[in-house]
Amino acid sequence: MSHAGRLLDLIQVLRRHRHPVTGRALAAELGVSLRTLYRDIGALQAHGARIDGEPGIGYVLRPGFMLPPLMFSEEEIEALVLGSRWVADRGDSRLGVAARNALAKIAAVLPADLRDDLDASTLLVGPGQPIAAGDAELPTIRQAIRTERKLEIAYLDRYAVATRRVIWPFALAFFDRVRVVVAWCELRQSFRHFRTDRVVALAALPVRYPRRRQALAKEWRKVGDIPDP
Amino acid sequence: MSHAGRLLDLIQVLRRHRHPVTGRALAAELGVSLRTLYRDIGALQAHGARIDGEPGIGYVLRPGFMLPPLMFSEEEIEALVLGSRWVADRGDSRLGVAARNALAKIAAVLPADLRDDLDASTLLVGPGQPIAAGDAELPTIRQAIRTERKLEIAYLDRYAVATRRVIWPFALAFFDRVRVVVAWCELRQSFRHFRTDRVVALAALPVRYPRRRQALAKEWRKVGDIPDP
DNA sequence: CGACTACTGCCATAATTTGGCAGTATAGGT
DNA sequence: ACCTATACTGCCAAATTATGGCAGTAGTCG
Repeated sequence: MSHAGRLLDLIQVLRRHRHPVTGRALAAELGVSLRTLYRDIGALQAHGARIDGEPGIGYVLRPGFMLPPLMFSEEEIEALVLGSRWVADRGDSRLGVAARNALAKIAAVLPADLRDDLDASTLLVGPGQPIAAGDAELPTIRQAIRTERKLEIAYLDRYAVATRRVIWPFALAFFDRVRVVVAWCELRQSFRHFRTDRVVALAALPVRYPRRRQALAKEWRKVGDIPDP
Repeated sequence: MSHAGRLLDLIQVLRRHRHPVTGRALAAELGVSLRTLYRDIGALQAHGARIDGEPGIGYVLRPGFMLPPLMFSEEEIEALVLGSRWVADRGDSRLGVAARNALAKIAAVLPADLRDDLDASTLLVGPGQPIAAGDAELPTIRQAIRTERKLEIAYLDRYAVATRRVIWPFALAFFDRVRVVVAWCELRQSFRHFRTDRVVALAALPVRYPRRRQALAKEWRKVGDIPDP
């Protein structure tokens, strides 16, 4: 059995077993070594498969691995398509790909007649002003937000004055022309907004910031207007 | 990209393209040679994937093939949420409700941890300029587009000159401040764009227009720039 | 504590994949 | 009838890569 198809087989094997299966059993069933099995499990997880592995127990395919059939009204489909088109047009490119992928996955579980509505949707997003750069950093920033990690950035303010600071990013806002990171700034000890196209360098620190993202967001909404950095 | 995951990627790429894709395009997207792509397609087919390949045309994934992983990634969920937020903010109110409902339905089938991502998503849509009115007519217009019905409208052009005409609406564009119906105008016998806030009255006629919506849209894209009504 | 199991790093070896080329077949357009 | 675009196959040398074994860590269960 070649490596290629083995992953697909592994999924099927996991599906068959409702109860935890040990890695050793899986390895035997697939005819590979235990070491290789661990690698395969890792590969699947990296591709979005939701597999639980517990020491002393074994592996189980978590429920929710597959999308059940979904039903939407025509209007809801149009809303999803329009939203995804906007993201594809105005978000950064990674997010745009994600939007298209999400739509494709939804299409895969839609009844045939609704699937046609997806293509047929004639709601268009008007052409936007070109978006200021900063595309490369955005995935890193989003990742930092998701994992509540500190970011160290080199930043140019509106007068082109350079500063270097550590921030706690917790939100990302998409305006018509610019994108802005909302974060707590350790340098200024307050909430600040950073235009991503003025971030000239950034590094994700392996340090989690000490407060919950949601708490920061909530407090930020209360504070109101924020001075520029 | 290693061979292993590439097959899973290939499935997702195929899912994304609903129309035939050439092998060359797929190979480019995956970053492998054409020769290798043919081998990969073969490997997938050997594992039960139903992929149609026609000489001179390209490949299409036949629907009904639910090979995993078919679950949203965090990024895809963020994209869906961001898109829906934009629709809720900039679309008309009916569409906004539809966007929220669609999201709720998606949330209902998500495993618990992913559902949290949905609520916690911290991608924000910047506040937009207030959108010119015309909210009340939009659902009617969308309905007419979906069912390919003629519309009779009373319209004010940019010099406030009133006209009354019958149009064949087939698309709706959302710009930053205005919304525009794209239609064939029986009065002018050509494609026109109508700002919805300048439509002062409209009535859906019980008559289907004689051409397919998709055909109109295709031709319209070819024509290029359209004069205002 | 001990048994069992998930997981990771390292490394030499072996296997597999890869890409290029040359050639065939089929569909659609002119 | 011809041309282009595409799907598809065989072959082969080169090299990427997967593999398995071992050693070690960490978590769960009893």
